[in-house]
Amino acid sequence: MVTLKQLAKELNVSISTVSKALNNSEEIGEETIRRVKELAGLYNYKPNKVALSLKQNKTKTIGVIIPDILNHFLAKVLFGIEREAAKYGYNIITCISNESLDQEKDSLRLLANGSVDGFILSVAEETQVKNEIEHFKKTISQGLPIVMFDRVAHDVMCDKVIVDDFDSTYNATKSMVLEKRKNIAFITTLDGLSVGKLRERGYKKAILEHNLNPNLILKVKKKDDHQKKILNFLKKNKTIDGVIAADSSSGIIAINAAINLGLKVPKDISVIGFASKSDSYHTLPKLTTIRQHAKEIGAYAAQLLINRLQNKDAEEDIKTKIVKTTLIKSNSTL
Amino acid sequence: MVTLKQLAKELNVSISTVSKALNNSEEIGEETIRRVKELAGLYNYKPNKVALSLKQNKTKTIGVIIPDILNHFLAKVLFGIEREAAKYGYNIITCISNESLDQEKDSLRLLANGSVDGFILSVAEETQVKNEIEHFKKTISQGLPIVMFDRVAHDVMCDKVIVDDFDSTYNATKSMVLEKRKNIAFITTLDGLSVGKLRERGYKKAILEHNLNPNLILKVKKKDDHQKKILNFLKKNKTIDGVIAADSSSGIIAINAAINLGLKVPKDISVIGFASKSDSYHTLPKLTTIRQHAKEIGAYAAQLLINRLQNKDAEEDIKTKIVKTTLIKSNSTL
DNA sequence: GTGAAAGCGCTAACAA
DNA sequence: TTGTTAGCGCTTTCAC
Repeated sequence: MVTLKQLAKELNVSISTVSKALNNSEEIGEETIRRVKELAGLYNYKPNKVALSLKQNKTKTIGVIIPDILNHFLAKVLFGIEREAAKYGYNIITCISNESLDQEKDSLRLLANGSVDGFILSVAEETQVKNEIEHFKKTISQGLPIVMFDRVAHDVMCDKVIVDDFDSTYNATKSMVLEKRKNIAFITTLDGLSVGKLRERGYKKAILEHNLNPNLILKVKKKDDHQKKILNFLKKNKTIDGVIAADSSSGIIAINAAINLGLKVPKDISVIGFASKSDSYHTLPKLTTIRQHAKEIGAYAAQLLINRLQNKDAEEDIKTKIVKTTLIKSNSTL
Repeated sequence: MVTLKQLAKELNVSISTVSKALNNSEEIGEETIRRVKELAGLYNYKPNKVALSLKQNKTKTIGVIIPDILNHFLAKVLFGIEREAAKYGYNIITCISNESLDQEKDSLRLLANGSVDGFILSVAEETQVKNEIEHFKKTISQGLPIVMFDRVAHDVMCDKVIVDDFDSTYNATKSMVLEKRKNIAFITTLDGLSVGKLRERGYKKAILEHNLNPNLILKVKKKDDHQKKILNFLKKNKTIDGVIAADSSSGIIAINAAINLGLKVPKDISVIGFASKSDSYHTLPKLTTIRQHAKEIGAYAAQLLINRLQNKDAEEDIKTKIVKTTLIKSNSTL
């Protein structure tokens, strides 16, 4: 990489002249600017990002810490963050906490050394279970703003972007009630998470309001054979005529399991699941899905953070943005 | 963030003394080291990464450019890269090219300003179609090494990590021949990609060797209704008794479509697809999969790059690592 | 209109 | 054993 110094030497001018010329300073003569820019173009000069960061004490880089990159929703949020950040000239450093509190702490600590200007993160499962928030508070007190999305720690004062989890399942369940379903089950792999609990509560509320069977909840653990669990669950509870799935895999598996058991979907049993469009193609009939608008969530999170970074003096109040889900009817419901 | 300067002032010693003490220099007295470390601990001192990068002319950061973060395979490779890089103290800046040549160029250009020490990337579809490689060569000539994985540009001199695509489908097809399948189809969404073509060739070779019907190839485009295409294909070609899918979605959809058409899997029709373990749970029976060992691919790529970064003088020959796939038999084949 | 110099935070060669 | 100084690449204030 060519530096200002080298350009200056070759042009027989000072470093500062070159710097000013490249920045179109009024101070510099037209002819000089022309000469400088020509040579800079020739050598494909680009200001060294690191030097700039040191000088300006900001890196134009955002640290993103996500629990699991293989989770389609989280990957899509990451995509949304990257897209939005790029618009404003920000780069993304990605760390994966693997749902581990220690890894989350490490990532936060490692990047809080001037590597990034702020963080966007979704809280690791272990962190939520243990309800630890000190590492977040510490980071913020060091002057590094955090924006949390989806799985948030409510007791941390920071901007947040969340989904209306409770309402989503409440409404989805009610839509099944309208189909005259009497035994609507709830399947989740997210029992340890705040969002999982909210989704369960939304479902339960609708069930109670309509005096339906409240004992049709299946909680699947990471280690379980997901497919076998759901198959057995449907076998043992032959009355089930509707399934609300708190995650995409459970919805897909539920449909395929039902078909495997000789049930007609949606005639005998309806299924709704949190999932993306591409997931919905994984079943036949296609899955009716609760869309979380992951990309938009990422974009909002990026906007909130960048906004805060660029108004550091303003110190605005913290904001919580709720991104409403959309129920996209497909062929797994009536 | 507290700096050496502040610590030095408070301790009434020079900046370099503090620096040396923190680095356990032999030059510094034990007592001084103790005092310095105590205060540093108290203030939670961390050396400023940006200053270090500037000083040492390396960032310990790797630029990763992937075409699509929603692709499970690519996301898993990213995971592998991140894990391996973290072991060596490297961070990952992620850019998503969205299969676009311009975005790929942009990312390369933007990060080649001192932001990263090198790149790991998988070539965008548009880049492969247009067969552009100048931007890669230029980056390498600027002293930034590149490691390519999966979709590589063979004419670029750089380290590569690839999958034995040809052999995978050749062997998978032969395994179906052993099942006495007579009309084995090939379904792909990857027609524009080098890996897609290799997979098709491997399939074709096996088909020709056994004098089987070579006209059972279905190419699905991004915009097509994936499910409808495959359903129609199976309807029109009732003789099909085996499917090799070049991507995970096609495999999943093929199984569900076959079941929907009243076929028994694997009795009437076998299906094999490139997919990960979690994908294989999306069908019932579970999909027999060609595993690409995405995480290992990522880890190798990271190793190759870091190795090159740390032996810059050595200038070793370029390497191409082939990661062999594994055929994991499940219940969608006999 | 151009240049010298300071400084961002750090390391390291050299001086004391 | 400790301190001084230079320098990484850049911007910017202040002289000239």
